Amino acid sequence: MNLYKYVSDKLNEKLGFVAKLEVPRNRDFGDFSTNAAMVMAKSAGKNPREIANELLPKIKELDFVSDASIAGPGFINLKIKDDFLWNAAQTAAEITRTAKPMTIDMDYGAYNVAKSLHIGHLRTSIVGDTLYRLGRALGHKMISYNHMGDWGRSMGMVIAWIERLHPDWPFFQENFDPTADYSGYAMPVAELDTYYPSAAALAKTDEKFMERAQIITAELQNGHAGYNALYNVFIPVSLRSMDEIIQKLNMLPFDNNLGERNAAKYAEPVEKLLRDKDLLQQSDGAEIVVVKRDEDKKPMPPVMFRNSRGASTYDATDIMALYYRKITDNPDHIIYLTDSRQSLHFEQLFRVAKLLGMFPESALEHIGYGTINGTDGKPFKTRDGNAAGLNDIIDMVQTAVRERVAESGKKLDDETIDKIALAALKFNDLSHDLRSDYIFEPSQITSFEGRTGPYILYTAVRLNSVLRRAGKFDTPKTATMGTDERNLVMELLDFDRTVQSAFDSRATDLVANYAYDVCQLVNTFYHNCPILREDVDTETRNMRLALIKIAVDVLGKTLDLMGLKIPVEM
RNA sequence: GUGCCCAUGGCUCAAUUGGAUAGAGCAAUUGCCUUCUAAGCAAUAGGUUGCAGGUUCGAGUCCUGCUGGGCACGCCA
Repeated sequence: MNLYKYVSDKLNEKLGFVAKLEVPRNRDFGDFSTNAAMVMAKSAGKNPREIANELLPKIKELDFVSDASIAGPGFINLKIKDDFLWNAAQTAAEITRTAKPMTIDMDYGAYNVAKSLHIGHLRTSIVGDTLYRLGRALGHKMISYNHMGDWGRSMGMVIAWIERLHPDWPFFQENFDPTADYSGYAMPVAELDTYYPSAAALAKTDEKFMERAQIITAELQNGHAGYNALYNVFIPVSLRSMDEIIQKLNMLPFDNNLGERNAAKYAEPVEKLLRDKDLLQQSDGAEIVVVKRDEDKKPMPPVMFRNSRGASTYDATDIMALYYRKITDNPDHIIYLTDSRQSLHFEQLFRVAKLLGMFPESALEHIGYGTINGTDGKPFKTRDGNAAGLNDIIDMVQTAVRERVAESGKKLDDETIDKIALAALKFNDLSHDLRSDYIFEPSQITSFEGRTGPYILYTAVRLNSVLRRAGKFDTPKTATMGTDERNLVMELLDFDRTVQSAFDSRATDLVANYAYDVCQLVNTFYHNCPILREDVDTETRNMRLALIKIAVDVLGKTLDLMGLKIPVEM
C-alpha cells in the first residue's frame, strides 16, 4: 500500500482542503508533516500557528494518528499508530496500477549496426530499460523500439570499405548472382567493428572514397542486388553482437528492432501527407519543412526532408518512423530517450508531427540524458582516445569483482560474479539524475563498498540467508516495534509512492536511491536487532522475520525494476 | 552572435520539485567479527550551496545581473 497517499487523502478529506503532505527530512519531527496551516494563513490573513491550533483537534480525530503537534512556523507534524503501520506494511511491496492505462511507445537504444555498442549507449539502454519496466509495472502497455541506425550513409561507408578490401568479392561484380548463398562471407564482429571507423577516417581525407560511399548508399537504398546481399551478410553479425550485450545487461528484449530501414519504406505516404498539407518547400536545392513560429526566441532551423542530393536525412526517417508507429500502435504517448544534444531535433520533429495532425505535441516527449564524462569533464574515452566499448567496460567490472572475491577467500560461481558486476555498473548509472552529465570513474565503479550496487545485493543476500535458516514462522497480527524496526517499516511503505513518482517524473534515480535508503535502514536493523539468537523471544523473532520478508519482497521488486538479480550468496 | 543546461565539503553525488538543523558514499582518523554473511555497523572531522542583488512566513531550489564551464544552432546521425 501507498501510505503517503492514504494519509494524504484522509487528511485532505478531513480538512476539506488540499494540503501538501510532506515527509520530514528529520524523522524526529514525526512520520508526516503538513504545511496546511501556513498555506491557509495567507488567504485567511491569520497567524499560521493560530490556524494550526484550530486544525490540530481535527487531525487528532483520524483513527490512524497517534499524535499530532505544531512546530516551527506552523508545520503540523503527525505520528502514525504502530498497529496501523504494521498492518499496512503487509502490503508494502504492492504496486498500485494506474487508473488510466496508456499505450506508450518508447524509443531508446537506437543502436548503430556495424558499430559495436560503446559507453555512449549505456544510459539509453539502462535507463530506457528501467523506465520500460516501471511503465509496465504500473499497468501501461509499453512498446519498445530499438530505432537502429541501419540504413544511412554509414552503411555505404562500410560497404565501400569492404569493396576496398575485397574488390574481387561477387557483390561487386557485374554478373552478380542474387540467388546464391553468401553466408560464408560473414566476418567476425571484431573485424566488422573496424570497418566503419576506418572508412570514416579515410573519407575525411579522400574525397573520391567519400563520393564512392555516397553512391553506394544511394544504390543500396535503390535496391542494388550485390550491395543488398552484402548488407544481409553483415547485418546478422551485428545484430547477434547487439543481442549478446542486451542479454549481458539483463535488459528486456526490444519489442521492435526496427530502424531507419523500416521507416524508409514509408517515404511515399509521408511525402504525400506533407504535400497534401503543402508543407514541403524548396530551399537551396533541398526540400524542407519550416517549423519556426513567430513567438520563438531561440533558433529554429527548418526540418530537412530531403537534402540537395536527393537523399533522406534522419529528420525524414524520424518522421517516417513516427508515421509507422501511428499506423501500427497508434500510441497515446511516445517517449524518446536520447542524448540531450538532440533536444532541438526532437522539438522540430514534434512540430512536424503537429503540423501533420499526427500527434499533439503533448503526446510526444523527449528525455535528453546527460553525457557520461571522464574526470576531465569531457565524454569518457579510453586511453587510446576511443569511446570505451560496452563489452570492455563489463569485462573490467567483472574482473574487479573476481579479484575482490579472490582477496576475501570466498568461492563464488561465474553467474554470481556476473550479477554483482552488473549491479555495480547499472546502479552507478541509475543512481545519477539522468538529465545531468556524470563522471564515469573506473576506480569508483570497481569499488564495492558503500553506496554501490553490490551493497544492495549484499543486503538482500543476508536477509535471504536469515529467512532460509529460520524456516517457517507465523506473521504476528500486531507488533511492538523499536526505532530501527519502525524506521524500516516507514521506508518500506514508501515503495509504491517511489515507483509512481519515478515513472511520473521519469526519474530512474529515485528507484536506485530508494533501494539504497532501504538497505541502509535494513543494515542498521540487522546489526541492532538479533533474530535467530537464543535470547530472542518467539514474538519478537516472528515480528522481525516478518519484517525481513517484507523488506526482501520490496528490495526484490526494486532490483527487478533495475533489471538486477539477487545472488544466493556473496 | 543567438538560445538551452550546469555550478553544493578534498573527490563523486543527494536534497521529497519553495520547507524545519543542506544529507550520503569515497578518501582521512577511530571503535566493533568465537555470536543470524565485516561487500557490514557505529563514531569523529570536513559547508558563507560560484559572486551580487531581489521575490516571501521560508530560497541550494524561483527572478535579474555578473563569473566560469558544457551543449546546440538546414543538407552527419
